[in-house]
Amino acid sequence: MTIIEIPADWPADEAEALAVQDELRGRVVLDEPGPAPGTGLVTGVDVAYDDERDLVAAAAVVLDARTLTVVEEATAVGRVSFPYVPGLLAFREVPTVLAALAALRGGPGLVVCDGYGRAHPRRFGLASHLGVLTGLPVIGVAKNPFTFTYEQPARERGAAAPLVADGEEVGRALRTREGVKPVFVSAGHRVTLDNACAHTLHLTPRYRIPETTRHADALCRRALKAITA
DNA sequence: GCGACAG
DNA sequence: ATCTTGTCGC
Repeated sequence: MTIIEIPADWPADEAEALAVQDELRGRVVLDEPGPAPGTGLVTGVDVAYDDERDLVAAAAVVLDARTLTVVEEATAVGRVSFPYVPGLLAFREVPTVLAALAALRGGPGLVVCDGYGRAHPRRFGLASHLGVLTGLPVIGVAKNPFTFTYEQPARERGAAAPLVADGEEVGRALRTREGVKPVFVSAGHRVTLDNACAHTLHLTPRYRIPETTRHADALCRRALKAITA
């Protein structure tokens, strides 16, 4: 397998990355409802790292949104393109994730990624970044609250509490399993927050984490081991 | 100035 | 993210 190279024009430091976010943030579209939850295709994307060898493996797994069965899978391996800096996560994964999505034979439909979209220090997290670059509808489902503080949602599945920034509800702490820690949902691009939450609930009939990310997580780890070994 | 901080 | 055994619980 070929190793994806870091784009020549990729940001070299934090200042350049901030400038890129500042330029791209204006292209985010959040007034489209997005695909109807439970229909069409849903694609999960995730990455695994090998800091020792400076490698990152990305996976894109397409599911039938109605049955949640796997329709197609694709992977890509690249060089780590940026250090981990809270708020600049996208610069670390985007090149390789784009390659994995491009390796898909069919369209991805809605893309679900780890991390945040609109709920971000500068309102431009990974999900929004990926959306603007691909033009696809994207949502972000994170496992941790990042810098946000939130009220505990009611105990039942489906309960939610707002993630607020500057008086705006930028995301939601959504309980996908009764009595279990919530996940943190935000719209990335061309999807509404309400729909992002509805999609998340459709994708979690059994576990806290969406089936899409569970599949993508397992696949990128396998892909990384395959080349490491 | 220090701490916290998606993955 | 990643390093890691056993262990509690359904």
